[in-house]
This record gives sequence, C-alpha cells and structure tokens, in this order.
Amino acid sequence: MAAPQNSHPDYSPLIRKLESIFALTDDERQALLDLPMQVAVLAEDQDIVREGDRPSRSFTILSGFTCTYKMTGDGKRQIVAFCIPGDVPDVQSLHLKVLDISVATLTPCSVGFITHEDLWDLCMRYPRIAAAFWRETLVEGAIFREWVLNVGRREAYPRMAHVLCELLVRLRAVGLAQDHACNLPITQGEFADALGITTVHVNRVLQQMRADGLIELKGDRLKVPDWETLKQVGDFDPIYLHLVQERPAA
Amino acid sequence: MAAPQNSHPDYSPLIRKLESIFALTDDERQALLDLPMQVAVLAEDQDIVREGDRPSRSFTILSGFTCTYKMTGDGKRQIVAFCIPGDVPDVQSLHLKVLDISVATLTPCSVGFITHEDLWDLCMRYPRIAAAFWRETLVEGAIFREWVLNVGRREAYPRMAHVLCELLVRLRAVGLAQDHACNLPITQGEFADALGITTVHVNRVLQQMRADGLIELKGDRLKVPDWETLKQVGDFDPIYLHLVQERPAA
DNA sequence: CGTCCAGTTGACGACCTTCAAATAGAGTGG
DNA sequence: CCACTCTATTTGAAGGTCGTCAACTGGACG
Repeated sequence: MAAPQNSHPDYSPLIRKLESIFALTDDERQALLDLPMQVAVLAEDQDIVREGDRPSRSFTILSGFTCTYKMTGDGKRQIVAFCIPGDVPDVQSLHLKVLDISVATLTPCSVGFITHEDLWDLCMRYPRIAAAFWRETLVEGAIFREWVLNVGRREAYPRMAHVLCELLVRLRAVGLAQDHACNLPITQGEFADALGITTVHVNRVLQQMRADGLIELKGDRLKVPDWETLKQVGDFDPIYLHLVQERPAA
Repeated sequence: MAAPQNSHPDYSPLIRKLESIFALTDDERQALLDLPMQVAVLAEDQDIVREGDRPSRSFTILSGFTCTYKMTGDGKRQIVAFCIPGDVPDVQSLHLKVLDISVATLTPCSVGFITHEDLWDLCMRYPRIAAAFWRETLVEGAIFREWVLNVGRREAYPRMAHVLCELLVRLRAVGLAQDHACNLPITQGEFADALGITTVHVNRVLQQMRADGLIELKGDRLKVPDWETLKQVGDFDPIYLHLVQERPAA
C-alpha cells in the first residue's frame, strides 16, 4: 500500500511544531531540512507499525490522522492517542527497542520515515533539538495521564466532550482548525475505542450532545457553537497539553 | 512535616535503576554521587508537589511508596501511577514548567530533591545519563498507555489482577519483592482511585480473588500463590515495562 | 440500483455505583 | 489492660450507566 517518494518532502508540520517550542537557529533548521526522510503515502485503516515490532526508524505524520492503539488478549481495542500532522507517534522506539503499541492510519496519510541513526545523530549534534523531542514525549505522557483520568473518572458524556475539546485545541495549535470548527475524520467506532465504551453508546452520547446544542457533527465536520459550555461539560483545562503560547481563538 | 537532612544521602535506588539500563562509568557514578540532594522525610498521605506548581527541583524516591494523581473538577481522584524507590515522578518538570499532576506519599517516605539546575547540568555533561532519564520518561509513558487500556477495556476483576501483576514485577525489579510476595501498603480506597472504580467494588473484587486462590492479601502483605494464573487473568505481559534484563523469578 | 459500511434505534441485562450500616483492626489515653 | 476513637474493610439492597444483541436506515460508490 505504501508509495515511497523522495521528491520535496514537506517537513513543515514537524518544523512548525518545534518552532512553537523554541526559535530554531538557521543551523538547526537546515539540519532538520537536511534530514534524510523517506515519504510514504498510505491508505486509511493501515497499520504503520505494530506492537512487538523492533523498528529501525521512526516516522512523523506529514498529513492525515493516525491513532496509537493497543489490544487486550481477547481482542478488544483501546486507542490511547490520536495523532495529527507534526506528531512523531513512535519516537519512543529510539530508546525502547520493542514497540508496545501499534499505529494505524485513520485517513489517507503521508508519513515521513527517519532512521534512528539519523535521528540519533541529529540529537547528538543539536542538544536543543534533542531536548525538544524529549519535551514532546513528556507532553505525550501528560496527555496519556489525562486520558487515564478521563477514562477512569468521567462518565461517557463528559468523557466525549473532553476528547472533542482536546482534539479541537490540538488541531488549532497546528493550524488545522478555524475558530471552533475543524475536520474530524473519526468514526463513532473509533471514538468508542478511544473512550473505552461501545459504538452504540457513542452514538447515543453524540446525539444527546447535538440535542443539547453542544456540537454540530455531520460527516467529517465538527462545529462547536458553544465552546465555553463544551469545555465546562468536558471538565477541560488545556494546561496538560503544555502548549507554548497558544494563539487565542478569534 | 518535612525534616530536611543532608548527611549521607542514599542514592542507591536511583543509581541502581540507572545501572539496570546501562553500565555507569566511574565518572558517571561519581557525578551522580556528587549531585547535591536535599533529603526530606515525609509522613504518609502528604502531597509532595501539587498540580499547578512550578517547581524548581525534581525529586527521587529513596524509600516508601508514592502515587501520582489528578482530580476532576467535581473532586474525583484518579491515581495514574504508583511510584516506588528509584522513581523520579516529576522529571517532566525539568521541561514542562507547570505540573499537571500531584504526587502524594502512600507511606512514610524519604525523598531526595535535586534542583533543575543541577539536573540539567548533569544531563549536559553526561549525555548518556540524559538519555537514560529520557528513556525512563518513555517507560513511564508506556505504563500510562497500558493503564489507559486497562481502565478502558478490562473489567474490574482482570483490571485489578493486572495492576497487582505490574506492582509485583516492578517491585521485584528494584529488589523489593521476594519470589511472588511483597509488601503492598496500598489501601482499597487507593486501589479504587487507581482502577477507576469504587472502594466497595474493590473490596468485592479482592474477596473474589482471594476465594479464587489468586492472591493472599492481608494488611500490607501480598502473596501470589499462582503467578501464572494471575498473569493470565490480568492479561499481563510485562513487555510494556521495558525492563532490561529482568532477573527471572526463583 | 445493489452493495457496503457508518450511523441509528429498541429491548433487555450486567457490571458497577450509591447509600447505609456493621465489623475489624490499629493506635491512644485512662 | 481496657475503653475509646479513627480509619479501613466488609456487607446488603436498590438503582443507574452502559453493554449486548439485533435489526434497520441512510449515504457513498460503482
């Protein structure tokens, strides 16, 4: 399914993310642009890496949505993170040899693979970039913690509201949301796996949220008419996302 | 409540953990021993740091048990991790200025504070130690992921079994468990907050597990008469703990 | 115009919560 | 050594959130 390409890889999502953390020097930016990256275009619902793999490279999402998930022994799936352009869902494999998660595309995606060797070399030569990657994995950890809280201690309705808030804020941070609307190519079954509930219940919750005027969700399009209320219902405080200088919504 | 001390701080839990990752050089070990550390002895049920804090130092647990937790807006608590000697529950604060979690003692504890300045300096001078800390935060992230799966997709009974398995394996890795028994100073209310269920239900589950001969749990003492079955019931595979060269159980 | 998949709906049941109260165990003071 | 207190644990009954099962609808696509 992969269609490897090497012409003009577009580093902008990753570079944009790093620049939101600290101002890159010209040297650092050039080093990132010089980073050998193999671009692949993937269809939706494809595994990019699988639990148990021992990858020799990591990848960054250039466009499209992916999710990180795990399976129980009896075949139930839990999505533990939604990944969006600029993310590097398996940086961990740089230090941890065996993957404890799988990553799958939710939409057609273009991803850029970078060998651990090149990535390691980059980190050694540019400690500030290494620190930024480290920081990113820490933010990822903070999001996992919030998800444990969300799944463990919030009921389905606020739990869904919380995840919607998180997605909207994260998408806004990478320029993929306008005001309080965004494309959200996530099926109800995928929400179910992320929230730890069933598709049927996701459906009921979403309908209730529509009836309550909290969201307008049709096809891939999400609009949030009343952001403040959604935040409140979802008990959402974006601090855990550790966004540096988020642009205030219009 | 804190009784600061500076005589003979015992770095062994932290050093032992780092040595389980890679062999320290004499230089590296000495640098760790030279690290200024302020030791504090804390009573049980004390917050060490709190969500929203902007700490100027991190701490490592020298002895005792702590937990990392978060609260919902309506006051429900979720424990997102149990921390044991050798852990550094808030290394993240080295990169993320505002804490998104609180850390509390579960037992009387002795903890060692290290300023971010000293820690940062150590990381800059000894990149392998920096990498080891980074690695540790990645393992922490892997554990959070497993907890999302555990809370999201396993019922109370296997969920409890899974957490017990994790605790026993982690304690064994730092020498705090013999065979299949260990001290486990965790109340049922604390288990409830970790599993995302109620104290009442924890109690029922534990009794069922005792009746099924899976565990012997009395006071602070846990014995596991049938490790294989407990592992199987808890759907537990220790890969996500990324232990390097775990000592096989006797 | 048939197929396929996401979304939707209803009835029923299970897991777990809530509320309330009883019991046990550890530590304290008389 | 025996109350007394405080907390952790235990137990029972009733109810709610959510799961299961099964069927149906609707839009996209060829």
